[in-house]
Amino acid sequence: MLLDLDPASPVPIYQQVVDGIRRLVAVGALRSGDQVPTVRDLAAQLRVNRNTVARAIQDLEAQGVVRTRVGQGTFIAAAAEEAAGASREGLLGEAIDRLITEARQLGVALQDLPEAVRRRVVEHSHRHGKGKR
Amino acid sequence: MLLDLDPASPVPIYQQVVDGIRRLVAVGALRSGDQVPTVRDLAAQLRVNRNTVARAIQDLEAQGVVRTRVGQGTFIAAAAEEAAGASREGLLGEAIDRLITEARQLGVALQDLPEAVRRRVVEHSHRHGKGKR
Amino acid sequence: MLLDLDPASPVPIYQQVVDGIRRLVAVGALRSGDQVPTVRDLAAQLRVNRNTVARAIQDLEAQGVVRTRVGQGTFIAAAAEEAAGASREGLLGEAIDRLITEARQLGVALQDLPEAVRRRVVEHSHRHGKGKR
Amino acid sequence: MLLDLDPASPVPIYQQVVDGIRRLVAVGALRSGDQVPTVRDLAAQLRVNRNTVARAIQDLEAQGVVRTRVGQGTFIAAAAEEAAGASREGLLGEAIDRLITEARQLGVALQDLPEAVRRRVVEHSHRHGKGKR
DNA sequence: GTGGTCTAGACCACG
DNA sequence: GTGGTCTAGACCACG
Repeated sequence: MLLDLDPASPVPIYQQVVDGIRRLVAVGALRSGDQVPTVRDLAAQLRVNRNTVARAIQDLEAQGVVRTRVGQGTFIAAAAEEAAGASREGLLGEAIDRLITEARQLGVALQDLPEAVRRRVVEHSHRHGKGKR
Repeated sequence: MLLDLDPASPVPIYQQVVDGIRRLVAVGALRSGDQVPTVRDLAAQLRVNRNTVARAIQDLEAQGVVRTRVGQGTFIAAAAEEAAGASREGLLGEAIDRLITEARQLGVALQDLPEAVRRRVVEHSHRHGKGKR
Repeated sequence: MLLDLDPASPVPIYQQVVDGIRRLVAVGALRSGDQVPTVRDLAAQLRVNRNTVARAIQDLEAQGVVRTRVGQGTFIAAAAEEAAGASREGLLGEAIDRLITEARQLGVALQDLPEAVRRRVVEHSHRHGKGKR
Repeated sequence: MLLDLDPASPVPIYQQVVDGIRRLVAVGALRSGDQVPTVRDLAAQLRVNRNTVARAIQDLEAQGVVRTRVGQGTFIAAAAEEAAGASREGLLGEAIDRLITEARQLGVALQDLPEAVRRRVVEHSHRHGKGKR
């Protein structure tokens, strides 16, 4: 489970865990039927409170991303990708929507957004290495 | 005061007020020296408790965005734009950065982002009205 | 009336006026029997609200520093210096007491205070000009 | 927590709490990583409302003196000493500066200050107990 | 159990 | 009339 958590973030830990697992599903690192570590183990790995992990798993179950079978453990659900929009496109779409909302509130014309993003991406590339990053 | 609050949001109301006023400064709707509506008026307009508004104003003062003179009222500070970190470009840039971070974590190639944003903007336009929105 | 007021100070304006006048008395710039400008005039000179000046004068009267004679105006009281400890020594003593209180709260040994003050005075002299300032 | 509050002071209670904790950091009584008593405990000890203590802690967080993790408690921040502006010398220096300013305004020669302080300290000692106090 | 938010309402300080 | 403080009390989010 490669989840890097940031305790300093305003996003609550359990939410970071939820987001992280959804992302792993979206990216294909976790697939239908894969077993998710037990709450106990996951808590130990991530060095967070068990309640926190339990809450995250609960949320993921409510979203249909995982399925718990009593006595057997927790598994990535059959339709995990579609469920909860956990596809790469779904998550990216949500992120873009957040940007659009902010732009609207700032009174920025939406048709200018793609160009603004393009410029920013270029800046990032220059700052962090080669152009293709 | 065009501040619309979302009581259902996880973002606390006083924080929404803080963000909203900083945004108004960023957009140029509020300028150095302008008086901010009184706490009582704002509270009435927004239909929230006076204390909640007072808290927001105090935060803005601590951040250097406003300057309050007891008995007189609250005014946009001289150096508000900088203090607000708030040029429109700055806030938009931060929002774009959050998108870029998400894209990275999803393993989406950055050069594909502008196009993805363009498509999403078009969808929004169709959903909410005319193409130019 | 050479009173410089600082609207940005946490000390309320009326208190700054009170302090300023007491200081003028202590320094001998105002003496028993001198007339104090009317509230109206003083407010105009200092560019502050009349209520503010009125409150300051009221306080000074309560402290025995000034004496208002109806229909004639306000005057520095006969025993203004002694009254309200408005002597130079009195005001300086109060200021020293505030320093002593702070030192106590910081757990600084009081016998070390005079030396600490001496060093700081030297620094100030060097910073602001000749040694005698 | 050795914080004594003065309810009669013009300084608001929450501010007294802020000052008190910063002082404890400055004095070294609280160090990086130390847990600050819980809001509820502090409120009980100081016999003030929980909200009042909460406000103080939030101010300290905004100032970077403490770091609070909801559900876990509040801790002295890593860089607390600097953030507190707070080295013992710093706070004492500011207090001395205030005395110097007052002396200047009263036209007292600065080189006479240390001796004036020495005399006052002696008086205090006699008034409150033994000479060494 | 921890801190955070919000309300209602009282009272105060300042101008 | 303006903002600031404080309390009591309810409810919530997090771990």
